[in-house]
Amino acid sequence: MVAQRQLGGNGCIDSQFMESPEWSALTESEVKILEKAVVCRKHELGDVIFYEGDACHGTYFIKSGLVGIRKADIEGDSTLLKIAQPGDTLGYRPLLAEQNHRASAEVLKPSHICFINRATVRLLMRSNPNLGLNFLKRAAIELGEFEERFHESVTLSVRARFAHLLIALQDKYGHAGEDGSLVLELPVSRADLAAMLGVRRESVSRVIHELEREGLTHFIDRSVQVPDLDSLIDEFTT
Amino acid sequence: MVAQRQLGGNGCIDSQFMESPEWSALTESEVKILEKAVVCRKHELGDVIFYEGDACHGTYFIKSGLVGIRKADIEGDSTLLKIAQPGDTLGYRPLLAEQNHRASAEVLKPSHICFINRATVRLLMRSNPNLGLNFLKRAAIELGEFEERFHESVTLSVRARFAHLLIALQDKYGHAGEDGSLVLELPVSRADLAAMLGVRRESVSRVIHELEREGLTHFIDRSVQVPDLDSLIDEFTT
DNA sequence: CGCCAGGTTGATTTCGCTCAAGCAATGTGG
DNA sequence: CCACATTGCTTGAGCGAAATCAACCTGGCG
Repeated sequence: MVAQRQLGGNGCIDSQFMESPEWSALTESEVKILEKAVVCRKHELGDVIFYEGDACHGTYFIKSGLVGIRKADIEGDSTLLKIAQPGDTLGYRPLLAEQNHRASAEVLKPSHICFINRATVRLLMRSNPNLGLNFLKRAAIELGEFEERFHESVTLSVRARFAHLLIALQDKYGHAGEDGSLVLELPVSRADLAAMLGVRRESVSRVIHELEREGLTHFIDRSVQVPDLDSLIDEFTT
Repeated sequence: MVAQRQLGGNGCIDSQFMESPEWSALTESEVKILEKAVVCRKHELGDVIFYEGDACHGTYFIKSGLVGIRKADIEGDSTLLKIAQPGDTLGYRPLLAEQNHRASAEVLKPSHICFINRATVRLLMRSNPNLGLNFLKRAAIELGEFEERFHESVTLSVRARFAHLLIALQDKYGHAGEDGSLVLELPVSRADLAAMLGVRRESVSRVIHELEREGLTHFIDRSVQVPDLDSLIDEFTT
């Protein structure tokens, strides 16, 4: 791992951190405890923050960049469980479940990441129940998302799931184009889009080709123009 | 819904309840609050406790019986997300995520179920942080299970997933047979086994037929004898 | 320049689905 | 007590979506 070490504290616990849905619960005195414990680093593309099977030593707050959470199978293929963005906290699940990591975290874009060790997280959770409740809500929402995702993976076609993925990426990576139509800036490669759906890269290629031919989308590298959002939504609601 | 109304309190909050991993956190005074609010009922096979899309009014503690959590698609096929047993608490996820129910709960075996309304759950969570932490751990564990299940559904064959399902059911429904080999008493029909994997009943039939032919399992109605556990485990680890 | 990573396209195969029939056990009403 | 639904499950034939295998294109870079 090529990572540049930095001192703890020094401004990491800033407004971005305090505005995150989980850590916003902290009081000033708790922030002081946290500032002593936190360790921040810069990570380059390709760095691995933790591996599947590793013991969980704490949580990681992403200040900037992009991190992919992957699960590999025996043949070396991997599925991309989620992509974590600035403001997200990583690794809280195994910490709270008292398990080892069950997926690995790999840097997709150069990132600035703050590590909070397990003892400190536990300490803060004990001192401030709201912190726990915030993580509880987060876990409950993510659990719902994975129940949904499991259900989709066994009931919908690749085409429908791809359409749904595009719609889901809209919130975080979409903006209005010049003519008012939706434009997405995909954060990942085709291979990783495939890994998010749990399908082969070739299948994604073919689906994109289909959607292009039918005029439902307009792909240029990693940016997608969607002329008519509704017809894309129809793909997985009918 | 054919359900027989009973009074609250009256012994529902017994040792079984207090030994559950979540509610064991409660103090005596909190139990008294709970006893006033809880409403217990008997439910017959086929009763529906709540439907997908319903607002979540509270949680359900299962004292006896068996309840299936289902998610239906447009064509009317359903997947079985989980089967809830005595000691399990149902519906905590949508309550904590502040969402509507995203699956329905259907009684698989005549059940005795205690309802705890939302306001009471919230009250207890605020007064006792450990209750929240217990649910947090539960949610974190379930989240891990669904991440795993999603990954499996897109990487493994029906055969491998079925083998894994049998192994997973071992904990709760397995016991040693006369000759020491493992015997499972499946709690659900073939159709529901299929729904747990998200495949057709026919596919399950065929896989069972295969496993029988190869001597890996011996099915008699809902009981399965497994002569060699390891060779079954090999099915999804290689 | 050659090489490699990321992506596309085509030919072929395969796994699981669809559709359809059939069977055994259980129930039900005339 | 028999005719006949109904439920749960199995089996077979054919089909189709996605995987696999393989070639090839493009642009960036040492």
